[in-house]
Amino acid sequence: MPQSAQVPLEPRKSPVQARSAASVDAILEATVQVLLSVGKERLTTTRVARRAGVSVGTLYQYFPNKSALLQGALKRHLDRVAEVLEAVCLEQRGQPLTQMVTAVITAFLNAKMRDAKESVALYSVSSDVDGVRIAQQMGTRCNQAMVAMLQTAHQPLTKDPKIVASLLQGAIAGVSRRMLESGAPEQHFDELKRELIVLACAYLKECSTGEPK
Amino acid sequence: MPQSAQVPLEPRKSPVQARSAASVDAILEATVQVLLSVGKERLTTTRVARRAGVSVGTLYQYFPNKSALLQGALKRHLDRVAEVLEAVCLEQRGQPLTQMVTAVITAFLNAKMRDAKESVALYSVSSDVDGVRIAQQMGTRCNQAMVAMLQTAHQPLTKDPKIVASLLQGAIAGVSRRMLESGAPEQHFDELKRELIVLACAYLKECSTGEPK
DNA sequence: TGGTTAGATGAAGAGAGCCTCAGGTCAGGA
DNA sequence: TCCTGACCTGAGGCTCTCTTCATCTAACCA
Repeated sequence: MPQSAQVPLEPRKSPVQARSAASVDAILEATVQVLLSVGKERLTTTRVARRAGVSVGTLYQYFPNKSALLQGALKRHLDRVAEVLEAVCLEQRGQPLTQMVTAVITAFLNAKMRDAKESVALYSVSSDVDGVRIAQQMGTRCNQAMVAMLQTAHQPLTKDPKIVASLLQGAIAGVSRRMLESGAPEQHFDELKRELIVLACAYLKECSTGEPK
Repeated sequence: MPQSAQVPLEPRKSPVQARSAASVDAILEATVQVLLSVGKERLTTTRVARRAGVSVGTLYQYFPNKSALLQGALKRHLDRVAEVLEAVCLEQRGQPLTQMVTAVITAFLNAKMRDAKESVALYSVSSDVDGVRIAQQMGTRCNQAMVAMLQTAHQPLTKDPKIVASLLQGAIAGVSRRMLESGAPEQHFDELKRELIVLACAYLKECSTGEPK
């Protein structure tokens, strides 16, 4: 097993004045930009700092090392996605299963597509040792939101909702990734979205009695 | 866009004597081992060579650079998986849709689980610029095999088989990855496999008339 | 206005890993 | 047996990037 370095991941200091908060944000934004323009292999802290319009020293005041920087960017992205998903799961409680997944899939794909490039750029980070951990946390978080939602449906599920949600998440994530990495997401977007909904609905039909309880 | 370095990827020399062929194999094997034991970040060519029982110089006789080494390992792994899948798709021609996907999913998961660790280790490589390209080629290759198989089914599909196969691939890959990266694949293996089959069958039912043609 | 702290700077130290190459060893043919 | 070419070796040059820290500037407060 890869040894997780276990370096401190939190910012060294928390922003007190407004300008420093702006720096942190600019740095994270620049990280994504650099990731996009030169790829993860050639991303250097100096390059990120320059792009953010600050010096390396400033960067190191808020991120203890390069790894934390990348993790920060990944975390921010996944946090946003998770928030969108949790909101949808909350507002869809009590709705029919079909509508639930339609809303979830639509929201997820829209969120991913809004900054499609960012998503693609961060896939490379999510495969690192610590990236996997972060991605998993988000997976768990989304799983809980979905389970909570599924349990409020009028049609009772015939299986463990955790498993059902897991399958749906895996399928949605897998298909989205395939599309995003294909290079021309926009062209197949609508078609894939429609099919993904069909797939999810078909599965849920299989997992529920179909009768309102 | 990340600039692909476009360095030569092919081995510098092809093995002539038996011992050198053994070296190449040992090196690729060692690459996976090192990936597993220390992670991609701390993988060095020297470490790989030592683990393979050869010197760095030897390694560089067959791989022009580190990147080619990683790509070689990824390619070998995906090639194996693709071969398994192509074989199954061939032998399932003419069978009912349900049996087709059951066989495909079973074969895929077995192949992935046989060397689960290798699969997990290589996920980090498949996110690199060139790794994505290799993974996509395999995706296309599998897509063709699946489309060819689906078209021989007695129940006609109501949709473009390419799309249907894409969805199935995405779902299968996504769910497998989720399981493999979860850390404890064995425990949920059977359950997830069963559900994945249910999901795939439900989708296919939706995509076909259900009537033999 | 002056003192104090937060924040910013960037040259340079330190270290690490990629890859080369000059010189060795081994296998098979003559 | 000896020769030729395939194959192997590994110390070290070279380059690159991470990270530090002494120093400077800006903001806030009394």
